[in-house]
Amino acid sequence: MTLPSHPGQVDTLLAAVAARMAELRPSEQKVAALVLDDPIGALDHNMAGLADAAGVSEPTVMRFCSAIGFDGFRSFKIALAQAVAVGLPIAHSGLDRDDSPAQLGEKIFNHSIASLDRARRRLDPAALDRAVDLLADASSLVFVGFGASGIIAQDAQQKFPLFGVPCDAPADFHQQFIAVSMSTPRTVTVAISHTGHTAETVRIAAAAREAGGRVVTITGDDGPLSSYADVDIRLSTFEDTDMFTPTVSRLAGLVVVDVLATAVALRSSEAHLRRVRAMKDALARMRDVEQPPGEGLA
Amino acid sequence: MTLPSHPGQVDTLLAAVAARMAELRPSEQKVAALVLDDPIGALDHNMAGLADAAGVSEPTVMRFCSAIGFDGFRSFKIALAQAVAVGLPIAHSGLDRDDSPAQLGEKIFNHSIASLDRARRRLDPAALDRAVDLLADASSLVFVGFGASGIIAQDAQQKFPLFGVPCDAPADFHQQFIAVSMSTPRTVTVAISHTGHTAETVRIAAAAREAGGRVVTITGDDGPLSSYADVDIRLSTFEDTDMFTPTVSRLAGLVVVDVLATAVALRSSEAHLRRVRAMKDALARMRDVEQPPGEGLA
DNA sequence: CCGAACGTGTAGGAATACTACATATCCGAC
DNA sequence: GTCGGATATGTAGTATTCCTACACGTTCGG
Repeated sequence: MTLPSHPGQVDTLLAAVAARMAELRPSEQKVAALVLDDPIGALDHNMAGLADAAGVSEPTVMRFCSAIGFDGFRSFKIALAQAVAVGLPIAHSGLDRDDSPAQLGEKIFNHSIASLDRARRRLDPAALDRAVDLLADASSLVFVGFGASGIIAQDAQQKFPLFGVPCDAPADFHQQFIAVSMSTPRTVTVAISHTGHTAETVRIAAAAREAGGRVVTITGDDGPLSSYADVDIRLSTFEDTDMFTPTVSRLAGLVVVDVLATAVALRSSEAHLRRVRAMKDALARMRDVEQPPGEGLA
Repeated sequence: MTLPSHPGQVDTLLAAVAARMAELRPSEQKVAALVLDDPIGALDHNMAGLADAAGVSEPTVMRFCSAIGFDGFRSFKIALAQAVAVGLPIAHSGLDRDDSPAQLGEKIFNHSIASLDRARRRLDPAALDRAVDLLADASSLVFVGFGASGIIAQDAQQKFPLFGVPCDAPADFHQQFIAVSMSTPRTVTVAISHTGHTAETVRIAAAAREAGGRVVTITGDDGPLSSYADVDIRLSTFEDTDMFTPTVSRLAGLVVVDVLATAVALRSSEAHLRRVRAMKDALARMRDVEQPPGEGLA
């Protein structure tokens, strides 16, 4: 992962600022408060303007930048620009009951993007590597998950042609149990649980191991599920701070499945890839109302 | 939508640069090429450095910035910083057969984020408004879609408690037809198709209208589906340039469903929201292996 | 081959970021 | 209570970076 990363940048810039708020000098805190309160507005200011808006002097702004780990105002400003570009997580701008749908859209999109951004930064390349090794060598795959994680499993199953081996995602707990209990050493079960605690998912992973299969887990937090994993892919998204905050973890999960499927596909034979391509073309023709040559029926 | 937007910024900055490439002067093109080739590296340079790297003089860099619509090097640089922060769409950095899984992860995450970013910018607030009005007034909901769009429908159904009314998402075409054919004027069918051409989805939308129900469509492109819509939510993501490029449209679709569900939920009664909250708490306790008080069973 | 228009670099000036230093303020100790 | 030290903050000056006016090619039509 080669994103520009700055010293002291815990995760997002604003989180870093908030975290160091306490150890800042009073005047620097004024600057920090201003930045946290209106990061986008802060972008419009140069050093003098920001100093003025915060009611402090320019060197104080400078010291603020150093304090949170940048080597100058310039680099701080581009980091700030990047932070607001990916979007402010809802933690920084809560949902409000009288937000318009458009405002909600803005906030939720921002939150989703920020969440994916976080997952991207925290993703462990080595785990990804090992997972792909396992999957590419598998003779069959089983994806399991409940709730939002079940959606990810469903999605993975749709990518079956890319994986190139039989690929199942039973929704029913019993059928999941049956499927993983028939595991061979080359059966890989991908168990997905955002919490890492979901009881049923844990039991499925345990059963898969017991039957001699391999297990890849996709989790958001430490939990019992990880202990059954040959490879644990950890997705660090945001906490569900309030009940309205949508479950953004599934987005990162879906992207990880994309990555796994694509990586495995790129390892398969040219012949296989040709068949996939032919299938995709045929599917597009079959699906659409408007056929390229004739008239559509709509 | 209040994102910082700059003149001439077609969509992403790099797209704008590429688009204007032709009308640039030769020396300016050298700068453009450098920026397109290694945007992240370009960020490390100041004006002099970039001029040097491109083998031109500083004013040329300056003129380049003006030519693509910025009022100076500074504002160009923060725009560039933002462009690379959301991630470079795969169009700018194709998938390669010998990319490592980690590299693929980086690229696919970038592509997904860039895609959501694009959807965010292009989203029509008015359409969102009208869709929420319809949904909030509905007595029952039906979500339909096939393939990746089917995943979105499944996901929407999971948000049933937020919508507060019966909420169905049949996977089977016939059952979809049955469901929408029973539409009343307060039944809202949400028909999802990335292409906007999917024959079955179009027929379902038509049947819903015919039965007197309302129809919200979520589409990526112009197509017959939109013509059956009371409200059409248009999601502008990226084309599927090559067969490996994962279908990123579903991500934007999922987020839109989040927005709709959240917006509708925020309009419902306090009593209803209390019940949802209680349900969520109970679900969390039920689901997890490790109960807060006692010992877990894992 | 001449002249004009365009493209490009040179050099100097304005704005902005950064730093050394001095003053004010706060706190503990005597 | 006041004195000393340390810390916090602003003032003023310096260096860097960006921007602009101008002049020198270079190319093309006549």
